[in-house]
Amino acid sequence: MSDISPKYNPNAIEKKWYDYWLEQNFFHSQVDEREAYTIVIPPPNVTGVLHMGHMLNNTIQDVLVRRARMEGKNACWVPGTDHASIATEAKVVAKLKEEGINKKDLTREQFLSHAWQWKEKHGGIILEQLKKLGCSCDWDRTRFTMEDALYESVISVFVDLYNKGLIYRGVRMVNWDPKALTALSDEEVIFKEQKSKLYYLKYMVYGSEKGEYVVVATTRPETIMGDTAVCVNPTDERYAYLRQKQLVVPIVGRVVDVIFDEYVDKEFGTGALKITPAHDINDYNLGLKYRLETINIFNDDATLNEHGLKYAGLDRFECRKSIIRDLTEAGLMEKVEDYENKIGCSERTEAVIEPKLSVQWFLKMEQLAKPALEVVMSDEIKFYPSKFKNTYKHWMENVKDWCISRQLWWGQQIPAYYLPNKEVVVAKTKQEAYEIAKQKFPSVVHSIEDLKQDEDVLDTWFSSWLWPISVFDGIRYPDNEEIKYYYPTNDLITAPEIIFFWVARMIIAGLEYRKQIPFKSVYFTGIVRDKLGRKMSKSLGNSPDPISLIEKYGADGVRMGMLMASPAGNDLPFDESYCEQGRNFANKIWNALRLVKGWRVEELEYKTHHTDNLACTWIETKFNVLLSELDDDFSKYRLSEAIMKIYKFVWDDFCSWFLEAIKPQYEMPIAPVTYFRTLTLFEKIMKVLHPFMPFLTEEVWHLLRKSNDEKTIMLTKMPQAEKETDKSLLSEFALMQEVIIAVRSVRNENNVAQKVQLPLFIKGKSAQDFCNKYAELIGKLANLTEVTAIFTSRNDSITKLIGSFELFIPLGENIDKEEERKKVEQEIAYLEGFIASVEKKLSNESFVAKAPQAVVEGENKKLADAREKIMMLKSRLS
RNA sequence: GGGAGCAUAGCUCAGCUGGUUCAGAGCAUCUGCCUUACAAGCAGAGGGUCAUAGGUUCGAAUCCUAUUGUUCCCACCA
Repeated sequence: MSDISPKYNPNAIEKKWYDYWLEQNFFHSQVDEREAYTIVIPPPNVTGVLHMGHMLNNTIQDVLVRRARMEGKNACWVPGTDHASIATEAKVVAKLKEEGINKKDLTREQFLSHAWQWKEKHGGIILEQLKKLGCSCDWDRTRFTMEDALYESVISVFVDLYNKGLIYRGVRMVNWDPKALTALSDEEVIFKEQKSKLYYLKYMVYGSEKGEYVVVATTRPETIMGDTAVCVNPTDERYAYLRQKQLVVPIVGRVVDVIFDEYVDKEFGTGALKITPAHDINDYNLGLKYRLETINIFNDDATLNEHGLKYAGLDRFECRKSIIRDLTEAGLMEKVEDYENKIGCSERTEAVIEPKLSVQWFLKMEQLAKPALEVVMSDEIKFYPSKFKNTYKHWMENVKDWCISRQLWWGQQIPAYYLPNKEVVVAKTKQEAYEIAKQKFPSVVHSIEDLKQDEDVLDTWFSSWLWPISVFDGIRYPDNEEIKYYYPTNDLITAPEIIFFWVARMIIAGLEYRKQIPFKSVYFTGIVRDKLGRKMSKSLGNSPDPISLIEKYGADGVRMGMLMASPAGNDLPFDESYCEQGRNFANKIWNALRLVKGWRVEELEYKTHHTDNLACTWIETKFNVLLSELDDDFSKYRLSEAIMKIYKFVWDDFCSWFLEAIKPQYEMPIAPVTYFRTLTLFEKIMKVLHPFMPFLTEEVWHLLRKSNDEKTIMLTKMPQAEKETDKSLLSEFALMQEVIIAVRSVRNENNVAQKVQLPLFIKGKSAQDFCNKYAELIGKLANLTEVTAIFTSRNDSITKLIGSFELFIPLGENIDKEEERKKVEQEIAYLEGFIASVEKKLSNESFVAKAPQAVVEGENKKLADAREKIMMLKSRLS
């Protein structure tokens, strides 16, 4: 025992075992005859670092994978990273800028080579961090969304969908990120509440001699350069006079028509709306309807272009300031109001989105979405918690076409080739495209050089949506053994934020390319928040560094801490004290090991066999109950409940009751049979705990028995619950515990030290049997000289009522009789109140008539019990 | 503007198809204890009109309605 430290030191132990697991290749999975259990990791950004959300998410995955593995399944957890097109490109651009290199001065090839260098340098840090957390991923299978096989898969899917007529190219109003200089999908736009102003501008009536004007409210006065109409509601009397009239756009001087459309809300602003078809989606639609001219006033970086008149070259926000000044000076600004509205911002760069007309590639979603909605609504794919079905349904039913092109270089380049005659050919390779082009346009295409590939790349999610298939190469080789074996995967663990980005689209892709769902269950984790309820984020700087947490509390401690506080779908209000609790738990187990390993095992003639057997049988029964509860919790993905149950079992049942019950007296040995049963149970506990705390349990498991010929706990069999439990033993034991607690409590209340031995007398119907069985154990755990059944009350004692027993603890002169009397009287008063309420219930005729028999009987029993207790107490008083 | 969820002890949450698991758990708090596994500990104890108001019912934390507060999702009101 002396060679085991009293404090558990996780750091060295965790490294030792992780290296061992890797070296032994325990995480590796390959196709065999067992049932497969598969999880694909939500691939983190290749250049990202681990944050608290990853910790939670990956801990959950590891728990599920490790448990499945121990249940005898062929568990396969596929790790990998995502190329994260826009985020990574932004980082590379920033880094090049620091070095004085401008992206514009590089060729595509040069830029990509920088990007790959960056990836090689920073990529995969996050995977190394996952190893510190203990994740049992099959590292041999590590994938990257830009590696050749996956790149090819993406391209072939694009070509296929194009050929099916589901991908088209079109001019649309898209969300333009002027910082990243690319289009974004609707999902990548985040709306932020912002305090802004509503400007009321005067539009003079053209040719009016009286100086009539119309006031138009706008939040974006700088867009007047693109105004090509003013719109009012046709039923609006105020503006009826404008029919056949035209208005003059202030400053710009352009004369524009007035159009009349129901779209305009009469109540809002002045009821007159300026129409800028190039820079607002609604205006664009009105523009189409009324065939208005579309004037684009912005460059790609949202500075004003040649249509910006004297403001050309200014940034849009600078321009706004100038134009407000000029309007005010010209007397064309009627008033300015404070206004709150929501502004779309880029998820990645946070730049304010500019609606922009451009040519983009789109995927038609409506037809693809239908079956994907169906499998979730019918619970073929189960969502935990199920409330996310609603969210999913709503999105799927209103799904819009997906803008899949991005004006970036880091990503899969769109396999579309333009011919000199502006025709486009889509094919997997340039060569193939050339062949097709030659066929279709023999007069136009003379050499392969005549083909020019689209400059754009595909949205990152256009590769992530294939992830569960492409990691097994199921796109390129749909009939390969691995995809057939590992797909569909079992559980997907992810954040609700990406339900549309990723979850929905994977389901679509799965059904389209495998005719099968990609996973059976989706577990949505919550958001990790700080104490103040704020989301943990880099920009707020409120996120602890996960690796230092691991160093401080051990990976096991951190894992425990995160799981205890986070039911599926609930946010996790993170606090380091959770990790502390986890660490303390690890230490508790460690010390239980020290205790057990310190015992001398020897067969001796001594009287504790009966008690030992009782305690062992009890804890084994309790453990069996725990096992079936865990099965239930896991089937519902209630991991925090499961870990809490193990925690309580270990701390209270195993350590506080069981080990104390069988602990030999000082310097005394323990019987071999008891020792054996203890070690066996201890091992089983380590097994059920292993998925949660892999390192500690491996270490303890190895130390428990020297002659263990198995190599690792992680490949042992998970203990199975037996169907039968001896319920009467459990309730009897619980009664015994109450007796012990009562004695301890009497000590506490009367300041009698634990060391002082006391006698205990028990009066009651079956007191004699009870004492025969439990006297020794009670004596040991409550430090008593004797535990004896009696038939007449004693008046030299403190008394307690436990179940149908009356306990007498003689404290000699220590008894404060007045105090005792008061307590008894209080209890009588309480019981009398209780009896009154039950009697009232029972005298209610409709209760007796309508309530089920069992409930009425229960009430009657309560009444009888309470009356009996009062009798006892009253006899005490006298 | 539309929709969904939540509201139970100081904190984080259980509480399934209304009734013996019915008011619970962990943490925190308080009171004793450095007792030879563990002070990262041991023993004991105190905390709640189950958001508010109605309703259904013999009976409501649980079902219904409204209100308030709160979180999230969706949506093109300038």
